Amino acid sequence: MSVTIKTIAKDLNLAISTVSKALGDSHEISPETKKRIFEYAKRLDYVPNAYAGSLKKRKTANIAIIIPEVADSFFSLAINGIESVAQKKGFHVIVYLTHEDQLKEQSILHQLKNGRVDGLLLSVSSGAFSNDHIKYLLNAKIPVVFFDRSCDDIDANKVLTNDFESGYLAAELLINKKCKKISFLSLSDDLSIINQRLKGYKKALVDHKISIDENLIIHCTNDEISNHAKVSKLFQSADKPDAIIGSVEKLTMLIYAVCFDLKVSIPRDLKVIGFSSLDIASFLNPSLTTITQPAFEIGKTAATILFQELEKNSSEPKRTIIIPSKLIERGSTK
Amino acid sequence: MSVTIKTIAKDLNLAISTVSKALGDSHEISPETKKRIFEYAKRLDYVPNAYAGSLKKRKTANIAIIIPEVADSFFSLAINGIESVAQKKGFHVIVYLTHEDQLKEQSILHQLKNGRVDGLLLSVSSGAFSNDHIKYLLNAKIPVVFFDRSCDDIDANKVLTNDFESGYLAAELLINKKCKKISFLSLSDDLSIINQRLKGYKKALVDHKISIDENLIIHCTNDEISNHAKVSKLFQSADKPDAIIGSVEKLTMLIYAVCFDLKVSIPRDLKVIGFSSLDIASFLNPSLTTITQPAFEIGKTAATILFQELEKNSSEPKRTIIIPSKLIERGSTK
DNA sequence: TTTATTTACGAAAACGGTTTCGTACACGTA
DNA sequence: TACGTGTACGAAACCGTTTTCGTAAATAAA
Repeated sequence: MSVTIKTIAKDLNLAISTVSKALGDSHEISPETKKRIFEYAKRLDYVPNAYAGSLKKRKTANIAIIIPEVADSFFSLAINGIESVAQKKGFHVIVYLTHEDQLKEQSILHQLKNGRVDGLLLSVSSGAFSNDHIKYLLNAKIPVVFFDRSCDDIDANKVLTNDFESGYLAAELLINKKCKKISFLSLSDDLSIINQRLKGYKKALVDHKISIDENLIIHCTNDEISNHAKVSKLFQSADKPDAIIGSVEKLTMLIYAVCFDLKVSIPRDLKVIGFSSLDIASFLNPSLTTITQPAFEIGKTAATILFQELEKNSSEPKRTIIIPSKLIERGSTK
Repeated sequence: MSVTIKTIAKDLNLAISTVSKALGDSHEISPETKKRIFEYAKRLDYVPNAYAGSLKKRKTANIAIIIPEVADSFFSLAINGIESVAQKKGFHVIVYLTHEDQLKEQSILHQLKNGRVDGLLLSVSSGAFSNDHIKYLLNAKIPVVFFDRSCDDIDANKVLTNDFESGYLAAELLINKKCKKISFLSLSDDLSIINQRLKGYKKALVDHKISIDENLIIHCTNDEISNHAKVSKLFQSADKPDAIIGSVEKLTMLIYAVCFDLKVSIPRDLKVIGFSSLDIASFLNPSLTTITQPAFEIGKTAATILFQELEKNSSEPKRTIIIPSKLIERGSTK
């Protein structure tokens, strides 16, 4: 079969423990013996079994990323950031997609309880369930770092962006463009980032003496067809907005799709701002004004914090790091 | 610490083996004992250690995806397809990014030799190295399924798309639009998919009695800045093309970027076709004519084949499955 | 009634490592 | 000479499972 530490021990007439120690560069083993072992191991191309040691050491060198979806510029860039750190540290990244399904999220987290990974990076899915499954993992002493989408009521490390402020700035830009009826496409009322963005939006309206019209706040779900219907209906209603904010990338693209179908002209009839990290936003028709999240950096920072926690097991106070987004004005709000 | 099979055995006054068998629903254990064990395990919320069993069983329930990058619609959709199958099968997906770096790819594959994963899905990176590191894994009896980017000289399961034909159709469409100087942006000469696409392109030119101008075939690399320079230079040269094919998504977006910078008007001055699975191709300015690969389905199929190989260890003859791409005509070739 | 067979469980080895502990030997020291 | 000390290695326990094998009791077959 495959070459193990036992193969080496037998072939070199040494004890298993000697080989193990030598490969771990222990001082207990003489330089000459070490050399013999290293060279022989190299000759046989010995690679230690990935998980044998993990039993005793309780380390797998695996971390998990749990995200709603991957076909979204924010998350794919965040994965890039995370992976860049993990690769340096020699860690392996297991990716889980929840597809915004809390039950799936629960079941995934449940499986991670017993040693599959050393820690995890979590961007929670939308949906109105409880957070027990997350607290449960924290109880099991598995380090969790939230990124982008977190749970307010859980004390853990978090890497977020300035959602409230971004919502505010987005609305304010539209207000400055003389828009009077600014719609907001929300994904889920239970997601703190969406709520923060929404609160920022509302605050901007209030500050500028524009009354908040709940009919302009559209509560989308994970059902694309029904979202499309809702937005179409809005655009055809008497309450037709003159501007709209997409709180996540998918919804922003939905706006473009509906405008295309209904021949609504952006930005003439409707100004659009989207939360998105799409690098090709400027090639869209029209180019899209975005709140661009620092996706790569959020991922990178979250991973860095996770590794810090993995290295020093002293449980330090939890941190929340905010990395600001940028408002980039383009054609859709001109 | 965490609850193990041993905890249960001790608490219920049973042997460890009895508990293990019961949890595995073995016929050796009486229904009553099983019930006791199941209920107690449930009460303690027992989750088996992920890797303890893997030692003996030589199964980890992990598979690896090795891809050049994730911020590309093809790969992120392929991940979706793979993940959808893996989740059903109860498998966990470790994602590795090579960033088109063969050395990285080699090092990743090397680590996978000893039991970290049960099998892998591979889309090779570009670069002119050897394939020894892949053969090496196959020798170690680790199932490998290539998807999208494969190695011609390795006998393994492959899930590909009709690259040659797609290259042909792309070029032919441009020829039919009366284009005379059709450029082709190649990523790497060592990548079979790119070569196939390029061959299809050349065949179409030959069939339509257009001479092949090697100056119009631009060999890009992984260096974005130098790619940008090369394409800019092409557009400003005397050899300026009237049409161009981007052989991968990133290069297609590069075309848009350069056109924007140089104020080249698409499709008036230059018609563009890109290989891409971007679902927002129709929202680009102008909307992009694409060769759309069935990314999700390729991923899904590749995963399905991998699991088939994992289930029946009989080594059946290797298959190559071709799932055709679609040419979708949009504004950039009008 | 005796002998095979089945049932239901336990003991122990094994998977591939790490780690603790024991010990033989060569030293330096009192 | 007797004693501690350090060096270099081996034996064995252990991590949490699975699996093989052994066996006592119950049941079926002769």
